[in-house]
Amino acid sequence: MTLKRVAELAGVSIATASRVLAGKGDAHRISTATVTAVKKAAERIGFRHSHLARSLKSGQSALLGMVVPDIANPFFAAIAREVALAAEAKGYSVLLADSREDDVTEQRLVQQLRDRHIEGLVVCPAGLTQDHLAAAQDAGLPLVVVDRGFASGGLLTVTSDHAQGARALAAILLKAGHRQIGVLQGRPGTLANDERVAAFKAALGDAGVRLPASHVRGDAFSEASGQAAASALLTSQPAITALFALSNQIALGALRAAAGLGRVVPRDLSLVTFDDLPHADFLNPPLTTACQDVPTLGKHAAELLLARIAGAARPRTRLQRVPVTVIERASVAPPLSPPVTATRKARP
Amino acid sequence: MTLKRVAELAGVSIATASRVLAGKGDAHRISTATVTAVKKAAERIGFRHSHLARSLKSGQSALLGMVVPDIANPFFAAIAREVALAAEAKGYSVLLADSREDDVTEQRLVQQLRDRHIEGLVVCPAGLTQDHLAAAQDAGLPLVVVDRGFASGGLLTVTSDHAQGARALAAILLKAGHRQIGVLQGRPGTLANDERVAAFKAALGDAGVRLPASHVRGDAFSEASGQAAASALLTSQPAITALFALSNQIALGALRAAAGLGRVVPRDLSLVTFDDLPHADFLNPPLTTACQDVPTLGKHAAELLLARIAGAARPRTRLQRVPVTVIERASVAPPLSPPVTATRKARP
DNA sequence: TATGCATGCGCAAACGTTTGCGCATCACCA
DNA sequence: TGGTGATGCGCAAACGTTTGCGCATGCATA
Repeated sequence: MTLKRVAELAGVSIATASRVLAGKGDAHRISTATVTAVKKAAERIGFRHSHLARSLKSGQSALLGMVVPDIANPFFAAIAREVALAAEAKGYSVLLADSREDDVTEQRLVQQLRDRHIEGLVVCPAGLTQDHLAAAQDAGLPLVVVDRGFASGGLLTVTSDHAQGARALAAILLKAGHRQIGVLQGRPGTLANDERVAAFKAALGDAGVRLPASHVRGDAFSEASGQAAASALLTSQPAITALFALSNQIALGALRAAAGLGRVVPRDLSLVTFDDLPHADFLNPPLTTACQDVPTLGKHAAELLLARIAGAARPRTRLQRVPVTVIERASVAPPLSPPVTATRKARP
Repeated sequence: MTLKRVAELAGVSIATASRVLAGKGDAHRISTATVTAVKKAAERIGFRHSHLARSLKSGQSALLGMVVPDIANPFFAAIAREVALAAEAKGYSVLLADSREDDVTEQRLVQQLRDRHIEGLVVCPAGLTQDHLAAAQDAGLPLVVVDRGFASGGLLTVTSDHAQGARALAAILLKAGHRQIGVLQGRPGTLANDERVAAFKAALGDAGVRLPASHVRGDAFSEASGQAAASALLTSQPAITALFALSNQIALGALRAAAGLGRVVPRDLSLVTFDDLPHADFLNPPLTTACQDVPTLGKHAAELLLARIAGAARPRTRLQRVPVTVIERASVAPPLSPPVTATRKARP
């Protein structure tokens, strides 16, 4: 199954076989007879190029790296899908790595991928550190970060228009009459989190509604964090009538917390969130959400990366924004007045 | 960044540098002084082995292939996650490919992965053909198929205990009093589909309830197929009081169809399904389901594959079963009697 | 002074390609 | 007959490793 065997079978040199199979027969004035002989020989033994040897020689691996915090999360899975599809269309294969939301693991994985001679990398960073990514980029590796990005630094990033979504959600809550509003945030320090919180706060501020720091809770984009934060917030600040959950996972956690506290959404508590769930319309209650365009996010990132690999210049704008779509469902209602007091469950 | 440079810097031969960096210093009686010199040199220029060259020489790529019909589907994503994690733990990387539920694409992808010298492959087949997989296995490629498998043939398969789940779901419907039951199947010919349908039918039969062929509809594990099948079935057989959807996607389609026909679940129509949705308990209605243990499915497959690569013998049983857990929720109620007539929507 | 045996390391082939350069062969023209 | 220009193809190096074999050197033993 090597070129050598093909060459022997066709009675030509390895060089000739290589050129024929690379379709460079004409350019090298190989006779038609030889060309067909080689092709026939290759066909006969089912010859397939060794990608390994080819890569070693050419320096091009036709490999893309992709690292996500959790591939089982439909959000990242959807991004991975677009990357895989785009890659395959251009003859690339993709190496998938799951960082388990851990910075250190991510660094290791990135290094591992670089050792594999990937030609480009798309990454959804798990943490707040971008040094390993900057280093990779400085070393000449085309790289684009998706979704979670960094406020500063030079990393090319495609992410949603968080501010737009947050402002729209704020407007919805304000319009419904809410004035005591809580925020269940994700991981502070991440671009997505900070932009959403800032824009939300600003939008409230514009309407003369304050968002005290004590009304912002949570520390991760996870269901557990959402539940804990919502529980704590609703218990300590029972006057709160509406919650902004920064992700679908967080929203689910909030739903559980609300259920635990005996508050019915949306009657006793309004809830808006970022990120759509696959079948949010069948959720109970259906959530009003700023829905990110995940496929576009992934597609855009993949295309950007492929273009850079192909030699395209860096786009002018470091942060590429993808619009979000706000979908109003049934999780927002006017606040009860006077605000209900949270029913506390006494533990026996 | 090559061994050569390290060797030059340390003033030794490439061979010595290679042996030191491979940790074979002792075995080859390299002096401590040389060892440290080499290590220092490697450190200094940040040397990293070229996986490419190493693979070419050794014939081991430390690469696993994985092909799924749709990585954006949480089900496959969860499997992919386990494979990625298990692979990484053993120093393997995984090449991800998405077949878009297309047989032909899958064949191409498998070939592509083989060209990359993968050492093992886990695949969720998209279609009914297993020739390309059998060929790969015959060529000596360790291979395990997950979830969707084949009733015959020699492919090592890890899949759920479909029959167990289907029987349990049948029992639930029967116990609730249903006698007119419809089945929304997935892709006929696939192991999962056929086993579920057969076991379900058998369980009904044991209770003296017939399942005529006309009550079995659908042709794919997709929401679209589910909706179309449910719509057709409920329209043509309005006496049906309960539906068995063969997957979560199909169930969602059924929900939409029921909504379109004005039938309320579970009052006017009971629904049970296979596969859990990530947050099925917040679904409206919460679905009674035979929940597959997806992580175990993936983990088991990955471990089996890795073991085979490491030289372990084929397990005795070709079809490895993972138990399913039946979760009763609120989508099943006793049938209305007399059975409601489906409200038909006249299209203007 | 030979012989033997550790000790410490290097030579070079091999993995399967790609590719720059050059060498035959032949027809044709002067 | 000698020169010229196509035409058709092969040699061998290179990509970065790993590894079997063998070669020095030094020291102890006979």
